[in-house]
Order: sequence, then C-alpha cells, then structure tokens
Amino acid sequence: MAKITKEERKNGIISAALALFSQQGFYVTTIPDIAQKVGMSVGNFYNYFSSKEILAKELILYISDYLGKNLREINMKEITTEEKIQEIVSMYFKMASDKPEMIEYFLRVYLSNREVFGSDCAGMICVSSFVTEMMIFFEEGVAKGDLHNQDFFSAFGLFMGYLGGMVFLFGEALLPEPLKEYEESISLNIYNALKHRD
Amino acid sequence: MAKITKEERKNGIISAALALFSQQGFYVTTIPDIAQKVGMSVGNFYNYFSSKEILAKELILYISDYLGKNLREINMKEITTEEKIQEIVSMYFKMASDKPEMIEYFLRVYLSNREVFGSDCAGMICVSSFVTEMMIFFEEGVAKGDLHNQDFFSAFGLFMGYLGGMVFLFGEALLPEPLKEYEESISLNIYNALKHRD
Amino acid sequence: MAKITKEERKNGIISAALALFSQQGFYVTTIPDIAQKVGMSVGNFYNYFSSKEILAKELILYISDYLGKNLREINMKEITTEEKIQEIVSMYFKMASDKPEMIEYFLRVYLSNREVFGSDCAGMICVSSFVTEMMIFFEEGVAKGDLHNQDFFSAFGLFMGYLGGMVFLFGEALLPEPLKEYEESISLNIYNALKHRD
Amino acid sequence: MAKITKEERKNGIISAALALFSQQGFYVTTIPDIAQKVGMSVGNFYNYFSSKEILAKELILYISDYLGKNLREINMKEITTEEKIQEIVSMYFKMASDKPEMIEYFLRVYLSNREVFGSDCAGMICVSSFVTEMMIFFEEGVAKGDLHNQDFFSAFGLFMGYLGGMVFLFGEALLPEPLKEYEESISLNIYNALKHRD
DNA sequence: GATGAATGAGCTTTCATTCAT
DNA sequence: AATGAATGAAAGCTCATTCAT
Repeated sequence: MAKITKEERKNGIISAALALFSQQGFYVTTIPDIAQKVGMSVGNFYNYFSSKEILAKELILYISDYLGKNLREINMKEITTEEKIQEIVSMYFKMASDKPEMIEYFLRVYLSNREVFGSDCAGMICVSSFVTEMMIFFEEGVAKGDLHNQDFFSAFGLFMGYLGGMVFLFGEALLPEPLKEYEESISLNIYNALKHRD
Repeated sequence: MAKITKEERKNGIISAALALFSQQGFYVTTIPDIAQKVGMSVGNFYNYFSSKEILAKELILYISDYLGKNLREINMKEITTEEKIQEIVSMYFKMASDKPEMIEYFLRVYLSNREVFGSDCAGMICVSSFVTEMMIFFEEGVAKGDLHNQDFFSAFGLFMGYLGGMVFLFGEALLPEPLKEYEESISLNIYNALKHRD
Repeated sequence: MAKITKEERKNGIISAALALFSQQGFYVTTIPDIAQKVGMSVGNFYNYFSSKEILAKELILYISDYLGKNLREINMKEITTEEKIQEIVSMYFKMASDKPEMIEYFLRVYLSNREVFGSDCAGMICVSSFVTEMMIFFEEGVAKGDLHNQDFFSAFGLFMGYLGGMVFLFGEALLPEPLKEYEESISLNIYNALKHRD
Repeated sequence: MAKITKEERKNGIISAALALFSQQGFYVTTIPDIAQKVGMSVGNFYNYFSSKEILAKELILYISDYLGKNLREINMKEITTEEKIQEIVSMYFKMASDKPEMIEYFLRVYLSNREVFGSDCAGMICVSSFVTEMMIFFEEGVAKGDLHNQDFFSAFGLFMGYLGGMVFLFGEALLPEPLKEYEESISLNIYNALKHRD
C-alpha cells in the first residue's frame, strides 16, 4: 500500500540523478535515464524539477548543505585544531567511501561544468554553506594561535585540493590502499603545511 | 605563398580544440565549432582526427608531454629539493597564466569526463610522461633525505590537488591576488607538508 | 456561502478559455492554463468539457448566439436600412471594445484553425445563429428597395470582412483613432457599396 | 543528373511549407512533415532555416513581396482608378485560385498567429512591401480626385477585409459560384464605397 | 464533484559523422 | 586534401488526457 509521498518522489529523483550524473557525467545522463531509474515517466519527472539544469543546481545545494552540516558539527567540538583536521579528513573520506556520488558530483559535475550552473551559482553561491564552515574552521585555528595566519584561499586550496585529489585518485582505482589508510599521513601533511610557524 | 603543411594543420586543430574544449567543455564544443575556428571544412577535419574522442585523447597526451618536458628540465637542475618545489609551483602557475587552456583542459575535461577517454587512458596511461617526472622528483627528494618517505600518491595528491585547486579558484576569479603572489606561501606549505621529519 | 453551481462553473470555464484562447491562440493555451485561471483542478475541467476541441466548439456557438441575439434586436427595430447598418457597425465595434475576446476568438481562433472545428462546424453550422440574422437583415433591405439585390455572400463578405479587418487593425494597434471614430465613415462606405442602384 | 542547387532546395522548402502551413496550420504542421514533403532529412532542413519560426517569417516576407510586385505593376498602368480596383480584385482572386497557399497563409497563419511572428513583424514590418503599394494606390486615387479622401486604414480595411472575407468564404466552399464570378460586383461595391463624393 | 500525479507520444532541435564532388 | 550538404538517431521538454483517491 504505502503511498509514495511527493517528498519521497523528489528524494528518489535526487538519489538517482546524483548516482547517474556522478558516474556518467551531466551530458551523458539523459532525463529518460533518470526517470527510468526512479521508476517514473519522463513527463512526471518535470512535475518535480522544471529542467535538467535546475535539477543540477538543486543537487549541488543539497550536497553543500550536507557537507556544511557535517563540518559544523566538527567545528563545534571542543578539540584541538590538529584533531579537527583529522576529523575533517576522516569525515570527507568516509563520505567519499560511503556516498561517493556526493563528492564525485562535486568534483566532476559541479567543478567542471560551470556553464550548467551559470550565474545562479556564480562565485561560491551554491556551495556557501560548506565554504563558510571551512572559513570558520580556519579563522578559529588562527585565532587560537594554532594555524599560520595566511590568505584563506591559499589554505582552502591546499585542504580541498588535496582531499579532492586523493578522492580522484581513489575513484580512478589508482591508490594501492583504501582511503582510510591515508587519513593519518594526509592529516599530518595538512597540519604541517598550515600550522603556526615559529 | 608558404603552403600549409599537414603538421601545421594538425597543430592548428589542436590549438583551436584546446581553446574551445577548455573554455566551453567537451560536450558543448562541436566539430563545426572547431573547424570554423581553424578555418577548415568539417569534412576535412576528419582527415586529421578520425573522431572527436580521438582528438580529445591526443590533446591530453600533448599536454602531458608538455608538462613532462618542463618537469624534466627542473628535475635535472642542480638545486635543492625545496628550490625544485618552488620551481615546479612557479612553472605550473606560469602555465596556468600563459596557456590556461592546457591546465584547464587537464582539470575540466580530462579529469571530469573519464567516459570520453575510456580504457585507452585507464590508470595514468595518457598522463604518464608527466606523472613519471613527478615520481622521479619525489623519489630523488626522498633519496637525498630531503623528503619524508611516504606513499607516493599521498604526496602526489597533495602537490597536484593543491595546485589544481588554486588554479581552479583562480579560474573562477575567486582569488584576490594574481596567482604569482601565492607561489611563495604555497611552495612553503608544500615543503612543510612533505619535508623530512625528524 | 453561496455554493457554486454547475452552470456557474461552466460559465467560469467559458470566460477563462475565451480570454486565453483569444489572447494566446488555441495551441498555445493549455488545459492547465485554463483550469488555473478558473481556480479548479485539471481533472475537474474534464467533468465539464470532455476535450479541448469540444470546448472550442462550444465557445463559437456561444459567441454566435450572442452576436445573433444582438443582431436580432437591431433587425426588429423600426428604422431605416441605413440606420440599421450604423447600428450593426456600432454594436460590432462596441463588442470589439468591451468584450474583445469574443470578436478576437471569432477571427483568430475560429476562422483560422478550421482543423480544430472539423466537420461538426462544416459550412456555417456553428455560426448559423449569427449568419441567419445577417441574411434577414440583407433580404429585408432588398425587399424594402433599400439595398441592391446581389448575391448574399458578396454582400456578407463586404460587411463582415470590412468589420473584421478593422478590428484586426485595431487589435494590432495600427489605427490612429479609437474604433468608435470610424463608425460613421465605415457605415457610409458600407451603405454606399450595398445601397440600391438607380 | 541535374544537381539540386541550394537555391532550389530552399525554394522547395518554401513551397512545401507554404502548402502545409496553409492547409493544416502552423502548429499542426511538423518539421518532419515538411522535410518529408521536400524529400530531405529533418536535420538538413535546419541547414536552410534555423527554426520553424524563422521559416514562418521568411514565408510572409516572400508572400508580401510577391503581392507587392503585382500591385506595383497595376499601380504603374495608365488606367482609371476604377479600372485599377478591378485589376486588383482580379489579381487577388486569381492568386487565391491559382496559388491559394499564399493568400491562405496570409489569412490563416500570419494574421492569426501573431505570437509566432513576434516583434520582428510588429506593426506592418513584414508586410510592408504589399501595404506600401496599397497606400500608393489610395493616395494617387485621392490625388486624381477619383477617391474620397478618408483615413487610409478605413479604406484599407474595407478593401483587404472584403477580399479576405471572400477568399475565406471561398476556401470554406461556401460560395455558390467560382470567385471569378464575383469580381465585377465586388469591384463595383468597393468603388462605390471609396469613390469621390459630391 | 474534485484533485493533481502520472502517462507517453510527439515535438523542435542538435550534432557526430559520411560521402559525392 | 578539401568541401559542406546530407543523414538520422537521440536529446530535452510539453501537454491532452486519465484515474486512483
């Protein structure tokens, strides 16, 4: 019986689209592909998202919120900055292992097909919930005297570029070990790069 | 009257395709777009590259060779490992400023549209000339006792993820300063992350 | 709490459809458009009209009846034929100003999308209440010796073509003056064209 | 053998589209319909006209030019105004008999689907070659003292509305006689309506 | 009567690729 | 080598209509 609610339908589309977009790319994935994966008609898809592009934009907001929420929790913990780095790396790699679609979508769809996201996502509009938390992390670390006071983007680029790079290598099956094995050394590398300098 | 040689024609296509693919993306760019930019007919294009995919693959080989050659020169210099890091960062950022198509193609087309490159580029086949030099750099640094002996991919991910991330931020016009300004701090961050630990 | 009767609902649909069809055209107007304008659900619409085409046919009957009734009243007046022409022109232009949907529907939907009305409206079936009155007007004028005895359609084409043409020009905002200003000269033109010839 | 030139292809599309649009209407006619009638592929159609709307606009220009050229010739003849009216009516009815697609397109597609022609054809932009000649005819008639000096649109509406109305009736097979039979009485009606008044 | 989610055929348009010249 | 008209499959999207509730 259990009737499917509108909310559930929408979530179903989000899941299916995330999986397909991240695996095959935005252009290769068709609306029929998505509809079929959800088990609905093409026409009905458009009752939930008015275009393929709008779907893509909602997905990145969804992911950014999800990442932001996780970062928020870490930011609020009463632990050292070094430990926070470890937790962020760990959370990120866990996500990359458990829900690879999300990180892959971020890296392969959002970052690489900016023409799709257009001015609606100019700058960091569509990823602000996540970037904001990274700024908070960094500023607090500096305030506490744990991190070297440098340009935020230089630090941000290191952190996210590094993690993104590793997940990429992992996604390409180039890493000899599971991601988890790298957590410690990577956290240390990051900490060494960012920590306060005497 | 200098007749255009076959080689020149091919290079013309490579330039045009690189510019278009990196600016607009692989799927948005059409063969007529490329042919028009080179000033040749669509039909003739196919005398030089037998398909759009094959063109894309030749491009990544071309870029990897170019990057590899530059790295090779740095590797052969008689300078400290720390200085080599600076030179690599400098070379990478110079390329990103002078020939942005190359780095952008690497980041936005090659890394994000793996379905295009398929098994021909599995693993690192199509970027080996460049990755190999990075391995040499790293192994020599370890051998000399300058770098911490860790998993290569962990170090590689840091290096390339970081640089890629910065170029991305730059490409999105999010950096307050020109890339060059970041060279020093980034080189130092990398060195701090990778250097030999006591 | 005045409940909305079936009749009122139906009239609501007729008004909404008339407005939308005449402004946007038959094909551009969708059933959801109409339902929304009436404030009812799409499904419920079909309880009143079993298809879009049937709605279109009922509309033209409705308009023809309305026009016919107005003509009937003029025909019954005890005035000269020349005055009747003036009254018809005046009534037509008043309608075009006050309820432009009706005339516009007639001109832009009924006359131009015959495939929609099909054999149900072949000939003048769907506009007979109006055409019949025009015939009466003409025949009485001839009988009274006021109008030249010519083929009815030749006279009808003049009368309705002329008025339709003017309303068209008006609808396109091409007339320098309000329609009313033309009543006199047009009535005279028509009378001159149709009047009894010595 | 005889290779089909680009020009011939384009004319082929114009003919086919004119026939289909005027018979079935703009929305009912599909690009595949047109392509099939010309004997070409759907894709190739777009090498000649970049959209269905642009095709529609080119058609009305084509028709307006054709009509305009015919009117021009009549305007240049050294005959009385009354004779010119006869010739215009005759030419118009001949066209409606010989190439009914043209007049039908004008009446049923152009006049009734203004949303298709949009601002590109605002006012009389797309029919100016034809309207201009009508203005010349009228002004010369007034100058010569043959026609009553009234508002141009009032006269234009009579002339074109009347003729359009007759062709409409003819197209609906409502006229008992062939169009030609009406030429004389209609010309006279028009002349009586427009002629100089004492 | 009333709802609106669901269907699916069909539309316009695009584009990699071919091939006669 | 060079041309560009031609192909046709496939994409995104729409909408009249139905039907379970």
